[in-house]
Amino acid sequence: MNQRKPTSRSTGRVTIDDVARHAGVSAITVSRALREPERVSEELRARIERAVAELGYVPNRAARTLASRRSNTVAVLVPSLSNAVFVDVLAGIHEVLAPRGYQLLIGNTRYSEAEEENLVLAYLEHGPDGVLLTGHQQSACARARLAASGVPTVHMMDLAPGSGAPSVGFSQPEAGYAMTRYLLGKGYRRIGFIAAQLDERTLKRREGYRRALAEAGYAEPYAEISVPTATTVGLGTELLPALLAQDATIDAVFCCNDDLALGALFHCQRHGIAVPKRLAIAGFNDLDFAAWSTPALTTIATPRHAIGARAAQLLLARIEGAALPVDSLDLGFELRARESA
Amino acid sequence: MNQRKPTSRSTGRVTIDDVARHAGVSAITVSRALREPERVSEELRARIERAVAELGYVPNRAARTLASRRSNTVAVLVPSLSNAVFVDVLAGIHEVLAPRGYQLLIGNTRYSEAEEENLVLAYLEHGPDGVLLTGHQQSACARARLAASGVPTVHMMDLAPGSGAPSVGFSQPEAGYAMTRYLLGKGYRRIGFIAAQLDERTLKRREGYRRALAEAGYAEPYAEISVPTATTVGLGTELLPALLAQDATIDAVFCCNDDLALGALFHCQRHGIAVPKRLAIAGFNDLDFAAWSTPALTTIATPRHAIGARAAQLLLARIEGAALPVDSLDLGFELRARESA
DNA sequence: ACGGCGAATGTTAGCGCTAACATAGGCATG
DNA sequence: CATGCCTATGTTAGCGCTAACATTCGCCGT
Repeated sequence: MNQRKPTSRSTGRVTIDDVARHAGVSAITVSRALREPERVSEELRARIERAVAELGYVPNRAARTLASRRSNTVAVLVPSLSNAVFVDVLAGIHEVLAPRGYQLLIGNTRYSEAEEENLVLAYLEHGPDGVLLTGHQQSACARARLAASGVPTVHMMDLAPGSGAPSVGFSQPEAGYAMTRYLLGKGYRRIGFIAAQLDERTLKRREGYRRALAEAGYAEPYAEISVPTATTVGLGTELLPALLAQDATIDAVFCCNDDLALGALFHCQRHGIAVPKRLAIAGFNDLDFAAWSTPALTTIATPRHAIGARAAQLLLARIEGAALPVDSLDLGFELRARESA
Repeated sequence: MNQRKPTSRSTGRVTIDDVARHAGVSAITVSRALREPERVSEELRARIERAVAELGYVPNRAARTLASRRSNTVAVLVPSLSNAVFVDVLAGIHEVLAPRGYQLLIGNTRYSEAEEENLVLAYLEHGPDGVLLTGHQQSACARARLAASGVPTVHMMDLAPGSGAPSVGFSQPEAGYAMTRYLLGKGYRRIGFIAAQLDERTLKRREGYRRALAEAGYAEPYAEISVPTATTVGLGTELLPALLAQDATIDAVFCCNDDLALGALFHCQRHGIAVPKRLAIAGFNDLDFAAWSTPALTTIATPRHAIGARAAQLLLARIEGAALPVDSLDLGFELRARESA
């Protein structure tokens, strides 16, 4: 007889015991057949697989996680999904982690430290094997919890050498600096700056912009507009005229991202402002459309996909307990000189 | 003495028993203080909260799920995150489900039935309380598993009245039809169609386009280009010239989405094709940039956010066991007549 | 023929939490 | 003042699975 246990479980769901009984083996053999098939004889494996199929058995992840003390899960926190940048980062992460059997817990912090904290607390309940964070501005509480949990963590996008926090990204200030230097080198004399969202990355880019201008001998105030609202193309169409109203002499504008730049470009097209002749426009990120707009957008290409992939690899190494020397992995950026500047 | 159990658990992690011992109460009281604070006296609650804070206790979700047979989780499957449409849908879902304490399991099927099937299998292991799917083209296996699991399911984006599958969305063919009719009404005589990705929604829009042309007395072949590759702005800049090469007489082009339309617009700008004078361009979705391009894009506004929100509400109702009459919720669409057509 | 060894399978004992029932004590009721 | 009831808390028994430690059996060398 196949009956090993008196009856099936009270719950309606098919459990591993049901499968075991059906196949005439013990539960642990089913468990092994599912997770490490090579450890079970061919004959039993076939019988078990048939039983699984016949009963429509679906393993219970909660039970598995609880018993094995391993969730096979990695939590990823990004500030936005509307921003293509982070979607690319996620794709890179997925590419590395999915084949290794990790499931992603994707959390959208909406650029809010408080939401991020909530997500950290919530995801820590899953006992993730690792956590991937965007940037370095976590709340003290989130930081403390993460540290206390002992879960390996890697930060993405920005660098923070010497902080002890392993990170993969590129230098945001350097990128802002590089673009401003490029514009100066091109002969533009009055370079404006448009920023939205004002997250840490944007602020760092602005820092680079300011440093470049200061080094070039320009005195403050610079022609800047920074608003904390979310970035959209529409906002770009508003911010550029606002900047021009504030200072009609600017001959170039550095937008903290491509969406704003596209909005600015649309504004120019509509109002007959020649780009780059009368006004040069520079963006940031090199999104899909940047290469195709008319004129094509001069921008900074950021290694988003690679950041995700390398961060995931680093995390994997930490999960597997590697002793890790390197703490900040700089993936650099590339200035794409195109038509708009 | 506070010692109720001989020792703490073998694992390093702080458990509910540790908290209970620390606070001098039983584990179930801690459990209640955490989940239904009003059921615990103020004094104990305070003591327990202090213990939780002092020990840095983080509940174990796997154990909770296993014991309560409730995951408080909803799985959402979308075909893409690069497509702003689905990101908006997700936002709508989040808005409804987050306040109700549900955690989202976001899965990206990458427009692949096979990947979708994998995700369904994987997410079913979590014992989700509900599942939100995009479209109606699930694999037979995925469909069977979902049905067998008994988990409430709601489909988003398309309608499928009479299919028995509850869905929230709008009629894709009608939308394609409406835009084509509009263009015909505007006096355009030779209307082309550009499509990429060729997922079910795109194909249905094309269906509507064809029906409108057929009704208007046009005979096939129509001026169509459909490619299965992923939609990008760059692709739009390629497909439009390809279409024009195929048939130079077209005076309007209906792009199956706004990204393609933007690419088409960029192509026209670059090559001095007057829009809409020489060539009208219509898009689909009314993404952020559509209202701001120059000329502004005529397109179909789709209720993405509302679809997510309403689908989540419907799912909630089903999770709570409501007997549900309505099976297809049509949220409609709106044609935004702007400058490009 | 025998001990020993490795491969295949099984038994036991939880993982950390909560449902369900049990209990203790306070309070109003007639 | 006994009764019943309600509130606050506790006890017990799993949820479904797997780690760790048996056990069994065949096969090897000597």
